[in-house]
Amino acid sequence: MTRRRRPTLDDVASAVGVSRATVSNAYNRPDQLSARLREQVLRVAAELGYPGPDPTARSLATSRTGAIAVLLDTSLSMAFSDPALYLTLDALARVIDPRGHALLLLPGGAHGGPPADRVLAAQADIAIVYSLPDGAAALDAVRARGLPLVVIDQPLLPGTARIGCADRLGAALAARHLLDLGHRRFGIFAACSHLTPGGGGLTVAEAAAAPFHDVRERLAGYLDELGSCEVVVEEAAGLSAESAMAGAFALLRASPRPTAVLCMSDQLALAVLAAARQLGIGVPDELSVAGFDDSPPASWSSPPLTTVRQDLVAKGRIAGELALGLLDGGSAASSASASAEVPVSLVVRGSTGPA
Amino acid sequence: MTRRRRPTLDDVASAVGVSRATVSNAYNRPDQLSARLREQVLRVAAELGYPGPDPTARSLATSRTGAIAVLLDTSLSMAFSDPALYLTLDALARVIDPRGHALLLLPGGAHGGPPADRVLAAQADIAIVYSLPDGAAALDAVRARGLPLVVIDQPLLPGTARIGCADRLGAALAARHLLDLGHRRFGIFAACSHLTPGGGGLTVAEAAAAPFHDVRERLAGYLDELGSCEVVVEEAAGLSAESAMAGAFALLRASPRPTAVLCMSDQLALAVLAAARQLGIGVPDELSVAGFDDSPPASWSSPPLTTVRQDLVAKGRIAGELALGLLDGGSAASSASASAEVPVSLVVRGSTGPA
DNA sequence: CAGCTTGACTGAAGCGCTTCAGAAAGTCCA
DNA sequence: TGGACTTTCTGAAGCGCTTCAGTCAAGCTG
Repeated sequence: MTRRRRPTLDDVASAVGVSRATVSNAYNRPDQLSARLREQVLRVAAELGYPGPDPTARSLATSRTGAIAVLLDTSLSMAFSDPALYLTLDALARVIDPRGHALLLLPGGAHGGPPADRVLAAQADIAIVYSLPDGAAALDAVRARGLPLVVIDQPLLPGTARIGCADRLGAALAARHLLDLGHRRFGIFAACSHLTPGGGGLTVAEAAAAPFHDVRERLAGYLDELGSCEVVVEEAAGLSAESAMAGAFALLRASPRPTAVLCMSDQLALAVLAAARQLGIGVPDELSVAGFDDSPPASWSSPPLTTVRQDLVAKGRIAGELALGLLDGGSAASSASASAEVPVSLVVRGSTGPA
Repeated sequence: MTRRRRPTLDDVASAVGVSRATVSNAYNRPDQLSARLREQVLRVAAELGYPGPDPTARSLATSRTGAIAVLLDTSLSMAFSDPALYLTLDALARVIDPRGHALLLLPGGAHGGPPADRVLAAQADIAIVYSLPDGAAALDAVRARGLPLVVIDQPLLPGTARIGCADRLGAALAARHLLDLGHRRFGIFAACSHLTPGGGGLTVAEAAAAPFHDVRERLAGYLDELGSCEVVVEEAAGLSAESAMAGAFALLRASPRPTAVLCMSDQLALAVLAAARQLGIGVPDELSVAGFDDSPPASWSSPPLTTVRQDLVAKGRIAGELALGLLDGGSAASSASASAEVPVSLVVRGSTGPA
């Protein structure tokens, strides 16, 4: 049997014997018709199996899709294995969901961020980008479409809203803490930033040229404090747990070995902890390790991680509010640029100690 | 300055001096016009700042949105803190992405699955549901819309495609393994299934009435094997790590304490491991623990987890292929039901030992 | 009762695009 | 040279809905 064509609003209208506008109003503006008629319309609709206005047609007519595109740097599993991301996104979703928006996920391809054509074809009212490398093609596509944009942890672009955290300050806090404990030989462990496809040791200059805003800022924060200390910078080769482990081993096998490692995320710090355990290096006796984010796993490790806390939930919430603001304000708000930052604080736990 | 109205396909057409259809063909059917004209069209489009066909309008005309709705049982952070989910979803995304589809995330509300109105308003060509409780409102909404449906780890509904795993067999393998090791006093640890809002101990009958297919199946698999052994069933109060810990403690404080705990997921098993460590119970000497899924963290714990392996990547991939099949086959395929299962196997690691 | 207001409903113009049946203009071969 | 194709492009009919300016009748006021 060929399934009969899905009923449309017109079908309901003629079945009830009213105009199409009336049926539309029954769904969207109950105050525009009498309660009695509205009930009748809804009843007939149910009998006909009409599931309500078609979302796509409605979007075309209203020029609102009800979706927020989330542009990710990486594949979903890479992205979501990082608690910092999903906590932020969850908080974001909680803000936009009551307003009828869903999240459309655009995972990244090989070159940082989703391909431009995916962005151009995405049905969304607004884009949210999370730590894409500078100059990602996806950003141009967003601009070309004239989509409002909220950036998280990225440089502020003209005409967009931004939420970040005080990366530099946070990094400086961690560095200062370790300096105060007497450390003078440091390792800095950075996430993969596509600079050195193989990962590995970096000069400070190379690291400072990373295409990721947060990497640059955190690095600057560390270096601001460390002044004349001995510093080696290591970059993970990839985003996987394996790459992190490999980088951690490289860092711990350097000679002379750093007495303290500053990590740009908790994930990396946990990898250093695991590597240290495997190498029989005592933490915090022989090695101090500090993370960044204060994601939940940071407090579960042994020893629990000293880390820079940023309020990820607030970050997601604010991102959501900025997005809704841009949507409501329309072009008015979108021509202004807004930038906000969540505060950071140092959380001292067991992974750091005197040199 | 008020930003000039975004250019449309018509604007490009009249700027070039061709018909609207020609411009459309320039984007969608390059073989329908001469290369020279096509280039000219594209050039003028670029000059005008035309970003290509509007996704919504295109969707209305083609009745394809290019999005796949993923209906989740819970909030994003709950959902994505489970590696089993994001690994599956990532594999799914890798299949559908090359075909131009993105994922639209519909997080769950309080009553299992997203609210019906979100589903009715979602712009998607097909729905994929992941372990929703039976009878979730979202499922009715999917049906009302006539959306094709792929279910993962759920009972097969008429007219849909399904991918699951051999839950029952896998559970039986784990139970048999522990029986063979001489265990006779068992705990079974189930995820929260909204049955007992407070979590806690369950009778076997209560547990068997869980609204989640996988819970029922795994339970049946355990019980099939355990026959006349002593069995206590504990259900976590919620989906958070804290709830899991609380349930684990309850299980380990029972007296007499089970000598072996069968967990319905690795997450739960890891919680039991952590609780055991805190209580000073040696694993595997005093307690054996088995998980389910073989997600990556299972091999990272100490001791590493004995667990039932299912190929999550294959599951996601197959789900994606089923979805694409339904989309291509249209009503033909969607009137048939297809069900597939990924195989399971027992992975014995260090968390289980003789009674 | 004329004049005004209010509530209930409708007509029709879009929203921006795809697509299909042609028309116009070549091209090819006998 | 003429019929049969091809290639290239166009006109117009949708896709299913929202929305705005009305129309019409009923109710109210003085």
